[in-house]
Amino acid sequence: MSKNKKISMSVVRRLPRYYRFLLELKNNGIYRISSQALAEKMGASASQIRQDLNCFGGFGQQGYGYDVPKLFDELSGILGLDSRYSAILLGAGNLGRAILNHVDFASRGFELKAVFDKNPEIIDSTINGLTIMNSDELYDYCNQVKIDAAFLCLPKDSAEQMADILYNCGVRGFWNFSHYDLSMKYSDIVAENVHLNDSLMTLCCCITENRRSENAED
Amino acid sequence: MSKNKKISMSVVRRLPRYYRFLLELKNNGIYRISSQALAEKMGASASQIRQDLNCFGGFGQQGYGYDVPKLFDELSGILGLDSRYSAILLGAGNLGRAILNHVDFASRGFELKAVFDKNPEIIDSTINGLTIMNSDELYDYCNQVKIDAAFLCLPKDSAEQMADILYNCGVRGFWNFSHYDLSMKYSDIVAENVHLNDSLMTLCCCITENRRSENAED
DNA sequence: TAGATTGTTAATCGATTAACAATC
DNA sequence: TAGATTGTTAATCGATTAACAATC
Repeated sequence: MSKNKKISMSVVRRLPRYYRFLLELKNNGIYRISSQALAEKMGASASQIRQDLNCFGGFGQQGYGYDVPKLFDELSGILGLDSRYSAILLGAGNLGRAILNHVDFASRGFELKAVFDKNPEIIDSTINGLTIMNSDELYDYCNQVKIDAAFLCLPKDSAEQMADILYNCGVRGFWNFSHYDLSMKYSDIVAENVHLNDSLMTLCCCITENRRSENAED
Repeated sequence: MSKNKKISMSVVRRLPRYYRFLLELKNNGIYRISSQALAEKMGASASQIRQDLNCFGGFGQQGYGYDVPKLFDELSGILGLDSRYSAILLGAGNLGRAILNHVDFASRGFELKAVFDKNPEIIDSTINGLTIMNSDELYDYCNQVKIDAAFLCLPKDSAEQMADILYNCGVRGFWNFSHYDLSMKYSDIVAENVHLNDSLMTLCCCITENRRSENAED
């Protein structure tokens, strides 16, 4: 079904947004859309949309446009959202809890199997139907249950320790909220990094630049 | 001090990482580094590092390298981390609370002035030393206090409503965790988007692609 | 058939890497 | 001075946009 060209990361990063817009169209009962119309809706170029969607094969029809439900399904398949990758979350602090409550794992292709923390005060307590396990049990657990992905919601040093255990147990997918650089040490993994502090710095940088250029105009 | 070329977003996104590595070097008492050595440490190319740092003027010295503390200070200045931009947080749910507890605003150039929510059960309760205010008071508040940035930790629909109020009150900086697309409507703002659900989808996509290419090899 | 719109190729733009003269 | 390493220009690579033939 899908072409065998490898998809560039620039394209991959745009896919979730396409997915969201197509879901909305579908929910609004719109069954057909042209690259031009979608481009206007999304603030992108029609050319880019056609290029992007063509990475996976010709889903459109000349003179007609794209079939929304069909395109949506294809996109789900490409993203792999119908998967049930087994996942564990490490670090049930503020961030971990927020992720746990805020993110819909199942609709993004993941099944959360367990939560680990090293804080004795919260070990054995329940969160979202899962009992928080002791981090010391991580190695044994991962050798029993095949885990596809780990969500690292812990500080840099702990992340480093835990990553080593996880990698040795065969875990190759990481959603990494720490500043520990997984890809520097492990080359055959997939790591998606979310650096909140960096993101806020970027905002600060942009605001600052904005101010400076405004002042320069005066 | 800084050159007046506008810095490309690709460069801006790398700055926080430079900042982190330089801080670490500084804390380890290393006062001098060459682009080559830094490149190895960071997994980048020496050429890129020299290009990036040169956007802001020549901080290095031929035959010597870069002075770490000096470069660190320059970078802080460029990022604007010495600013005290006034900020408010909207939405004190799980995500908002995690941000509140997990992110160090002050060291990223922001001063958190207030927190708003519309849930009567938590209004007037205290969080991190700030009393949660009623969202209905947002307009009045922002007309009294000049706010530089808003952190939107609320669902899409609420984000849309609140953004309108904020924009009308002159707020131009946004750290946006919702799926509401601020930049589509407002063009003279600075918006830094963090889409956790999209990020997880990207991970799912990469894992899926990985599997497929592994299977294809067999 | 004529109009619309894709798939795809070619042209442009921007970002990264390589090379090297300048200079500490 | 000689060696090292930057700042900067040139070459390459990749991503985006434009154009248009194919075709529904």
